[in-house]
Amino acid sequence: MKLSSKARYGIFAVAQLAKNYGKLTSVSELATATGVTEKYLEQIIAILKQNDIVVAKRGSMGGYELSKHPQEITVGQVLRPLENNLEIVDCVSGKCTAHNSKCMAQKLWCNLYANINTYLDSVTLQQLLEDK
Amino acid sequence: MKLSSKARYGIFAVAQLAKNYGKLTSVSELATATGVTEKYLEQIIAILKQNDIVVAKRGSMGGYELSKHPQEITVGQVLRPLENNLEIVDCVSGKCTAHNSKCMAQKLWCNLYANINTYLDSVTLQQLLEDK
DNA sequence: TTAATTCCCACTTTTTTACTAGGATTAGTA
DNA sequence: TACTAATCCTAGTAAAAAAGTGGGAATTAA
Repeated sequence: MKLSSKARYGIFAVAQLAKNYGKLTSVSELATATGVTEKYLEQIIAILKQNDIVVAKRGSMGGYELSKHPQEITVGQVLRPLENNLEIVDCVSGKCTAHNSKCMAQKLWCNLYANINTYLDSVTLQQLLEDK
Repeated sequence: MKLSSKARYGIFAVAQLAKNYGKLTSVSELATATGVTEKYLEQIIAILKQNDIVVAKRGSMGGYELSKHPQEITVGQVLRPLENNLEIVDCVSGKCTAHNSKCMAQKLWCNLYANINTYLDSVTLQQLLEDK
């Protein structure tokens, strides 16, 4: 049940991008701001880009930017692509419908899953900055 | 954020013990009921014993039993010892007070942690059986 | 053309998880 | 007392996942 470093660093990164919203931020800037290596951050932010959380501008003077206003992006949206869709057990995929005997605590895991997602989707990046 | 098999199997085991509440159940019975090997279950249940979730009777005709009525044991109580206190990040230990700059999403993780624990402590083993 | 940047992908190392194994100890029963 | 069924204790191993490194191609502003 521990969050991966990918997920934690990912939150650091988007928090920084939220601060800089409106400007492009390069990976090297993110790296110095967060203390994570550039190479590792690159991989993390690539995932965020694939999932339309951030947009990139290539080439010199390029960088990354949030695809939407920090108020319109939730922590859950950021974490899911970085953390295997936040699935806590294998059998709870998406719909929470499967119901076999091997998976007897099904309902428990489904509810927990829903709980976690609901909370994480209730927090926007904007709030993350303000709450600090 | 995935639950370990130890935690999952632990829940299987206590669910079985809850069904059998009042009688002793041996590890070999638990093993056949849950499909987990005896040796692995032994280790899991040893942790539960250390944490006073179950009590053991040694020797022939021995076995395990829940230390309390299934209504008085929560899923959270079972999971915490099996899942590193359910801590989702290292810096959120117990009280949720530390607040340094490296850990900027502190409050987020604390709230998530509290959320998870509150839910899991709201479900008793009794309910787990009934909900099935 | 150069420098700063994203992009792509393969690889390695470290850590954790999951499980196996052997045998000591305890207690009921014949 | 001997046997047997059980818990208890601890070390080891194999597999999987996480975490991080590294090299270099493609893109773009100046």
